[in-house]
Amino acid sequence: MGKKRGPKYDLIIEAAVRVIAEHGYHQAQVSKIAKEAGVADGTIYLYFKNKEDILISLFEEKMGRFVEKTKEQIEKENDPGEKLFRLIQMHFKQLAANYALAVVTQLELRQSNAELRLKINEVLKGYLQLIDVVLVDGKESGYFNANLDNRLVRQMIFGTLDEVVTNWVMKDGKYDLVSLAKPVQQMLVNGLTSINR
Amino acid sequence: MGKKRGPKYDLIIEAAVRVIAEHGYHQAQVSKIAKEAGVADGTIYLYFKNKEDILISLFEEKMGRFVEKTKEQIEKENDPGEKLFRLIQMHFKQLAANYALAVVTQLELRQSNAELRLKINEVLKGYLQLIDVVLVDGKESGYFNANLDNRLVRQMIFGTLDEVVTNWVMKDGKYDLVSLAKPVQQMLVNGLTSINR
Amino acid sequence: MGKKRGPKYDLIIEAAVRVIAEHGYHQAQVSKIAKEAGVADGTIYLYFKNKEDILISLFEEKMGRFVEKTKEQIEKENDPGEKLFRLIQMHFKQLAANYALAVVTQLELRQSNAELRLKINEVLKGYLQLIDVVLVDGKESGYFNANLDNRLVRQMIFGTLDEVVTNWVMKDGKYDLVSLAKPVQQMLVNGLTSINR
Amino acid sequence: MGKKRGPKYDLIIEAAVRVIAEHGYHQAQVSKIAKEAGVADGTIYLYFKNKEDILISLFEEKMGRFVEKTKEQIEKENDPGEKLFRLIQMHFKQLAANYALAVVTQLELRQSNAELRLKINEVLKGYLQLIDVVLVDGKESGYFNANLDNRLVRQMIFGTLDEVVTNWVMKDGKYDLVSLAKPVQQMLVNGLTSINR
DNA sequence: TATGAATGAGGATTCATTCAT
DNA sequence: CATGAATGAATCCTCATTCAT
Repeated sequence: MGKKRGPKYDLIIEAAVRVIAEHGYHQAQVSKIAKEAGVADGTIYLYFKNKEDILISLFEEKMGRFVEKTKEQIEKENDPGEKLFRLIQMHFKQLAANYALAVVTQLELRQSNAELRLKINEVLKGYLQLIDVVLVDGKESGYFNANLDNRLVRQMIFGTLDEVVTNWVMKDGKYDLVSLAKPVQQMLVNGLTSINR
Repeated sequence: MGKKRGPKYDLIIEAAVRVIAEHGYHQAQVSKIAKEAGVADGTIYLYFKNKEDILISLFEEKMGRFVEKTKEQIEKENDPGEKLFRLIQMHFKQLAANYALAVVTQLELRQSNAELRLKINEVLKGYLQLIDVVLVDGKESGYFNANLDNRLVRQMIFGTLDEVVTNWVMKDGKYDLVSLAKPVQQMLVNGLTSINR
Repeated sequence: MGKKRGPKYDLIIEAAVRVIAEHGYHQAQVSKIAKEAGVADGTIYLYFKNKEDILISLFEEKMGRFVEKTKEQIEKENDPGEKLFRLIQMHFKQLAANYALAVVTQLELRQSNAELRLKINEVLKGYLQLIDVVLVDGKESGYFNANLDNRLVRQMIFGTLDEVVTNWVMKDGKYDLVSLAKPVQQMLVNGLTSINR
Repeated sequence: MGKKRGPKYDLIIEAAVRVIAEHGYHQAQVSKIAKEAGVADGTIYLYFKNKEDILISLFEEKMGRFVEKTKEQIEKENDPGEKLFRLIQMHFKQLAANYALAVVTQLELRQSNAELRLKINEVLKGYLQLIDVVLVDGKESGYFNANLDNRLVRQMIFGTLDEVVTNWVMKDGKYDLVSLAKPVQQMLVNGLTSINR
């Protein structure tokens, strides 16, 4: 790829996360990110095509590692229910471990324009495929209902996790997010129905 | 002085929906909205305090009616499962019936700044309470699992519906949204599990 | 003249004085003056050509009466020194008696554009002629120095009185302005020099 | 961060003087000043906080030098009468030498809002203190009348000079201002009285 | 590579004035 | 005479990006 990596590349991305988390998307000027990274404004443009490219790269970097780590954990499990639990747990764990990043992905980056969010969605596909694998495996093993529409399931799982994390961020991370992994997994697996229906 | 209602008030809100849907949030200049509404720029300010006030009012108007109509339909049903179905159906129906509005609520309005989104969240509470009522009633009747965490359920339902609609909008509304109401309801009620587990 | 006098004419002028004194020149919108006068915005334009016309008329009305009253007092005196004293005393007295008007003439109206101030200067000429009469009489009687340049004297007298009143207004009228008439008169007559020079 | 001086700083201030003198205070748009200075609009904001800051800086720069030069001249003289003469002469000389600046200080800048004029008054204090020094010295030496009220004298001197210059500006600088220094000084020192009183 | 001074396009809002009623 | 809803022109400032050094 054409990316110029290097120490300053990472420096700038980390600076962007901090600046956006602290000041918000619309107050995250390139000059502010440059200052936070300890480089000149112009230097940014030696590593990134434009401002949007910083944000996409940020998302790619973070989400790439996010997916990778989640995948590792899932592969340790055989049971579909456990795989789903790991996925949820990793989702919550990684964002809980980096509150600033959570603020950026759940709140701030959503203020970006439609075009940027389209590109962000591209990056998200890697994560959605992870969900798909868990789902298809679970269907094949007879654990998950084979009649379910894959796309809808994906939307339910991602929509739920996303909403849970967003609410947690909006409550300033005041409660324990990771401990919600189990009840959320059970809710997704069993649905709303009472056992004795 | 309170809201100045009147024919032009509605005219401006409808114009705002169309302009934002077509040109996007950041390209929805007041002058463009005024032109679309067929009034002078200054006339906007006889009915709205400022640009943000147009957007909040838009959301209040639309969401107010949205909640109202959904409530009516829910009350027609007795069965908790049917109530949930009606809620989902109305959610999809109303947004499918007004694609421009769906674009605005699912994509464009989310680009607004923190302050505006805070006010939007206030308005959303009315809808979340509707979900709560369905849930609590269903728990009392023994239809829904009484052990479920209300907050998490609310987040699963809203997160799922929101994600389903957003995906539909991002696919340019090319497929039938309303027909997804039933499978989504079943998925939420029964979860991912296979029947014979 | 084309002036439409009438009860509302005066009402509007008095309202303008109050509004300008309270809110300042740049916050004295036509609609605010109309509201203060208890008439509709449009009604203003039945009595005045435009906003500028209100201000000029205000100045004409007030200054006309100002000059008239001052003239009356001057004519009561024979001694040039006393005439000058009366002029100064009346200048201070009339503005001290109407603090709002003083604020308007000394501070607010000066913020008007060059064109308006030119017209205001026209109105001021009547007052300057009054000074001239006192001066010329005093020269003829041998009381004032016949070698003095009339224009410069006029500027010294008016400049001094104006500056004294402006300073008084900027100190919120906290001290007694009228009692300054005598020392100011003596200072103008005798100058800065010590008696034993 | 303090003032960013530099060649462009002066360029912009000089451009502001020319633009305001030619087009008037309210027609002196930032873009017009930038164009006159030969810089981009945005460059203005590298040197000045906002438009008001240009005007205050203009006044500070010009008045600072004005006071400084006047002070130098005054200190060359010993006689109080001569000191006063120098002060008046410098006042007239410096404004006569820069007609555009005279227009700006005597007419245009007075249209500024209350806040700006307050700051301008702060700057003026330096000049008034100069007058005070001349006055107090003259009193001590027995040249000036020790019974005079300092504040009133200051107002007479400043009011007179200001009025003389303003009249000169309003007559488009058509006559010689500097030659008025002597008669004005004599008038201030001797007052209106005839010698043989 | 790195710098940072310079660029310049773009938009919400106010308010004097009009005119149909 | 009186109303007041409607008009629409006009401007300061920000900030992503460039380029001479």
